[in-house]
Amino acid sequence: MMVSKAERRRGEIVARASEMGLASVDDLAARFGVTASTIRRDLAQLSRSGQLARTYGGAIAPGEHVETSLLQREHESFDAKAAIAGWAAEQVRPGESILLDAGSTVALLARRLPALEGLAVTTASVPVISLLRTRPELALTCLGGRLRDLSAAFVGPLTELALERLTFDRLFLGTDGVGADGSLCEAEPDQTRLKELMARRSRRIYVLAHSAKLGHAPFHSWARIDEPWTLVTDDGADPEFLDAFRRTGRDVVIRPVAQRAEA
Amino acid sequence: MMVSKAERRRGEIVARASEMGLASVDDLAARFGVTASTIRRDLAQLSRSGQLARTYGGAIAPGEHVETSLLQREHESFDAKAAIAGWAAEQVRPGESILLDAGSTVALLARRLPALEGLAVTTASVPVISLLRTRPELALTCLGGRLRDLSAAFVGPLTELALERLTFDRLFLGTDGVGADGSLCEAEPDQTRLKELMARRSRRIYVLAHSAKLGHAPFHSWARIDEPWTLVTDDGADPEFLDAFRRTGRDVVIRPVAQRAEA
DNA sequence: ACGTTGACTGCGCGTTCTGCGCAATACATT
DNA sequence: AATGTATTGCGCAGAACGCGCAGTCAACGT
Repeated sequence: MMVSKAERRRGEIVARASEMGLASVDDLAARFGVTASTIRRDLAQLSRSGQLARTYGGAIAPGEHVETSLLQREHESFDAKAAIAGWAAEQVRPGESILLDAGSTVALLARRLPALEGLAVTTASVPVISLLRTRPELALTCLGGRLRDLSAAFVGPLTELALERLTFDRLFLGTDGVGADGSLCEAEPDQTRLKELMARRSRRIYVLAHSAKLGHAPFHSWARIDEPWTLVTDDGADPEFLDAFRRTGRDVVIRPVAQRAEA
Repeated sequence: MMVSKAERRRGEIVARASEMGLASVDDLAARFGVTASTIRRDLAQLSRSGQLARTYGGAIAPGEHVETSLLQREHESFDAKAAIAGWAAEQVRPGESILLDAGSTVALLARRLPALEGLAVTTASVPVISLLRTRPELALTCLGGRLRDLSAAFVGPLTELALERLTFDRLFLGTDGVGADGSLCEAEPDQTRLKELMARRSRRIYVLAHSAKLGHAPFHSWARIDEPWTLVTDDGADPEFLDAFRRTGRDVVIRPVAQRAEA
């Protein structure tokens, strides 16, 4: 397996940038004996693959969550998600034990989680762990499991095994789609199974889903949660959907979106 | 104490940038109803105070301090650790299932792990998870547990619960100190218990400890591993210690340190 | 009440950096 | 040796940048 000169250079650029935190285009150009154009092309490629973040005149090592959020284009409906996450964060009380599912909206909730006395947080989401690991005031627990890289969360028998040893005051679920009948759409059966199990172990259940997810079914696995749960969404929600959904007897919380995002 | 409009805006910029990872100048300008110049000035100030990192056309959240401190720890005796980790990485074969402990040397091994067919990696270390989560060719499993923030790894009953459901071809342990009698020094009993359990679930066991750790006892909890294991260290190891250690019947692998260690 | 002061903002300027197309070159394969 | 692909250097138009200047706003002291 041959590595081209360019690949080796890119590797060294990454190493250099992560080591000293910053690398300038001109420095790198001089160091490797190539023109700035070549370095810029390298930086563009490395930035596309998330290994580096581009700056004006150079590059820096990205923060942990930058890679994911930058790469996955999860800025979509950011305002709606932030509004929903904000409301969810307000529900948590000191001393509680809460369970955080995977997903970008729930990750936002994790970030906005207030510093409460004796709060215990459990999750199977890697981004949530990265986000909360530096918060000394809360007790962080990870359900283990096999990594499902698409959702950056752990699933499988090990996850369920851990879950069966715990219960929670509040559960915050993410989802890929909500049906008008109150079912949750997921990419794989593993996830639906896990969500149902999580629900059984929790006293209060919230599903965080911005309005674009309501009535949306991108996949074909469905979780049915018979325990009462509250849908938290934004004010862009379709009234017809909400009518139908409310007839299932479940609560709905609607948060106004702060600003208009798109032009 | 009145906060000026500008200060509030800068605060929101920081919140926005850290939450979505990235914020563009034009977006921010439109959102706050000011010109790009003003946003640029804000960004310049926030970047000067270290709250933000400037990019071309916007700003991103800065790299985590935790990351740097971890890197600094990795820089101590870096060459020795790298040599040890390099040898350890060569031991792994395709199709194997390996278990990685916490610690900076083992994290280095994770970084250097070759791309092998069908490799399964299990760990309870957060840095290792962060390092390996983007490697699609390997199956990553996390033992859950309660986060022990000092070592950035999971410990406790949940960890042991998961461990009891798994076995491994190779186990790579880190440690805070190695006794001449072959015991391992750790900060807390939780960790010694976990290491002993890991050892019982693994066919081949390696302890990665650079020479400064040999005969060193910074704490007062000791793990006793009766299964045969191999000590991997560097050529700065004290001959007397090695003689005594070898008399316990255990193997030793000594790696030459590539470069002069410290100036 | 009024003028002063300081902070903040918008605008225009020249400069720097960037992205892209094109042609030349280096490298690997046949 | 020939061929095809990847990589590179260069030039140019456009975007983003920092900076200085002038106008605006609010707070403060006299």
